[in-house]
Amino acid sequence: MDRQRTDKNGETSAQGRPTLKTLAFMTGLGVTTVSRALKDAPEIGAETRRRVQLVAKQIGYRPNRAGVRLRTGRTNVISLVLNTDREIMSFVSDIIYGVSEVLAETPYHLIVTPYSRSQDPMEPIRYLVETGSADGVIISRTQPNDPRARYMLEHGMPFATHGRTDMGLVHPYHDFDNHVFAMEAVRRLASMGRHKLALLSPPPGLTYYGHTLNGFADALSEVGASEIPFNTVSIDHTIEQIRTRTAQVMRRENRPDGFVSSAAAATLAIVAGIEDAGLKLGRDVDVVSKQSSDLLHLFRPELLVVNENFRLAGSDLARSVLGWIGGAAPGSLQRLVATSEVRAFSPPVSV
Amino acid sequence: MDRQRTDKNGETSAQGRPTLKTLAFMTGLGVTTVSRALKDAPEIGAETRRRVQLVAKQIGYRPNRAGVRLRTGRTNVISLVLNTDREIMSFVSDIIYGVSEVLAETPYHLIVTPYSRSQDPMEPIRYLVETGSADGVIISRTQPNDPRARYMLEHGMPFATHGRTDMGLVHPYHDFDNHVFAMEAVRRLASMGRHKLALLSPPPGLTYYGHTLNGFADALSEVGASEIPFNTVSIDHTIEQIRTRTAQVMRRENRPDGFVSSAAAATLAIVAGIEDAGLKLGRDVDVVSKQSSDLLHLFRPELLVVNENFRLAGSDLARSVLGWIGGAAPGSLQRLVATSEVRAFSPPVSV
DNA sequence: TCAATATACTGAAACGTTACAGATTGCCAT
DNA sequence: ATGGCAATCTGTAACGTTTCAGTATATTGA
Repeated sequence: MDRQRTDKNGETSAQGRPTLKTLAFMTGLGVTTVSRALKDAPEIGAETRRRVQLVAKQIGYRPNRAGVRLRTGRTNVISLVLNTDREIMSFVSDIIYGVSEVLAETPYHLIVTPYSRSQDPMEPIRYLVETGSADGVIISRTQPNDPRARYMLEHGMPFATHGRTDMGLVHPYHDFDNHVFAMEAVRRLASMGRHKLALLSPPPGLTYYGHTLNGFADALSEVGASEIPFNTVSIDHTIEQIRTRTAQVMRRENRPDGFVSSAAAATLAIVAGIEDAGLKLGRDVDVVSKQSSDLLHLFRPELLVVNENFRLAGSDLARSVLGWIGGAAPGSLQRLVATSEVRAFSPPVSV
Repeated sequence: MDRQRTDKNGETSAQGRPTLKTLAFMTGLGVTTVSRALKDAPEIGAETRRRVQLVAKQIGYRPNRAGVRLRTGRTNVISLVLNTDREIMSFVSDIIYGVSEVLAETPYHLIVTPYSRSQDPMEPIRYLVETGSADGVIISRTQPNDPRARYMLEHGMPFATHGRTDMGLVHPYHDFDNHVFAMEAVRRLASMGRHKLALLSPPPGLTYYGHTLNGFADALSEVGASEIPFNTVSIDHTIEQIRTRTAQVMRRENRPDGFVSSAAAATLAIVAGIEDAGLKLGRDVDVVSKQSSDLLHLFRPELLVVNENFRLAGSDLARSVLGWIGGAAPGSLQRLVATSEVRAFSPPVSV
């Protein structure tokens, strides 16, 4: 009764997307020829090529991803591997936006592969490599000796890291120069007469923890300032933990007169702790903080800030992975972004 | 010279993941039997079924996604469609985390499909539907008459919206009750003696703009307060725009003594504007704001807050889409979350 | 003129999966 | 014995793509 599609796609095929077979039928060519014509293969006549491409555009042909993937193993997917409970908020969306921005111009899709606190960070990586679910991977929370990077290198999976490793292995990365950040922060505080400084560091274990610590220490000795230990908390701790810890240290006799903070949210907690102790920002103590969006100056104009652009990081990481997939040398896809200068609040123009 | 793989997978297959063929060879069964055994088909003997599943687990068999997708059309992908330049930061990451949390327990992958200001919001939707790149879609920035929802409904693509529509069409959604939020906010301000209120609304066009406005208006008349127009800005405007606009209105003779703000970042700008005008929060004016993380009280303890849980929204939306894909009635997958009460700052326990 | 060669195209096979339409076996009722 | 039937299992084809190994046809060199 039902005489829908008489031949195997091509002629009638009332519904469904066009395939190579459809194009082959329409142009009167073979499927093989169409396939090659679409990718500008040299052994296809110039006119045929143009004709095929024209028809393809006309009817809106899009290669079937599953077909390509099954045949070639290429997935046209980049995976962003994220810790679902530790990553700081704005951080993540900015990176995603940056990555998306780059991938939008390509056939690549972005998949987000999460892992939670309870899991081994290696698990998602192993999954991606073993199942071949992505052509490239972006990871963050990079460690000096990062088993994920080593594993992917061993298994030939292109990737890029947010932050450097320190294993003598070469791979693409994007990193913010936290050494310089910490140095500039200390110098600035010193120039304001602050010489007893505390550092709210990144979580120990991550590569940029070391960079930050070293920069902090180097600048301390350079300007002749001293450190007030504040290493029982890091920016991975909760707002409450940082706040109470700050209040404690500010109530001590030998309290810091300056803070360097590696994250904006943590800075809110530091300031709250300072004020809990009855002290005043700008008078008793100054704070230099990194931030990823311009909100800290709204919070307290006395804060000193350094901006880190995560959206840039995202697009950079995406470009690096694509570059590696495309055959570029991984060593040529490394970027260390310079720290912008420490900024004080400048009041809005029209008041 | 090179005698790597003697037969077509199965026996030797030195490298590569196991496939159904591998399993078939190992168990001595046919590929078809193995396939059915793995999905608990009734026409497979109980013992065979157990045996196949055991071997599959042993060698870590994972179905090839491309194979399944090509054959069945099922992609095992959920797409989250995001505006890349308008969405507020923390918002997005929380939703992604919530979605991930749910999808992690399933074979589904999460792909992020971006669109930017310059593009038609319909474009990514059309792409997803036409190319069949996802089994389900999650959208935000929902409008009362939302062409995306209508289109997906027409084309049989399961989806869930963050926020409701108002077209008489039934589909899954997750929404925060912004009507109640606005009412409670106004009531709270009124109870503090604030009777000249301004509303920083969501962007006009989105459904919850209307909900918020109505709630605001309803409560105004209930408590006998009046509105100070503040509708030249919305939470989609920049921090600077909101700030200067707030400062302007606060300098007028008939200035508001209370604000209701639909977003935390915008609230920072409102407070800054208030202070630019030389006025003081808690004395001259009070502000009730929504927030998605507990940061506003650090900013100014005088602020009154209502929490909206975007992570919950994400997991709820994911569950809804999966439910629809799984055959549940879309009408049964709608959730309106109650507004939690307006909270004032309560100082930390140990000081 | 004939073979050699380049040019432009093509069919068949394969990637891994599932659906369809059998095939084989044993068992029971007749 | 024979047909019928349920219980298990199996081969083939197809999804859309690319690659391999060709096949025609025209062009060249001697």
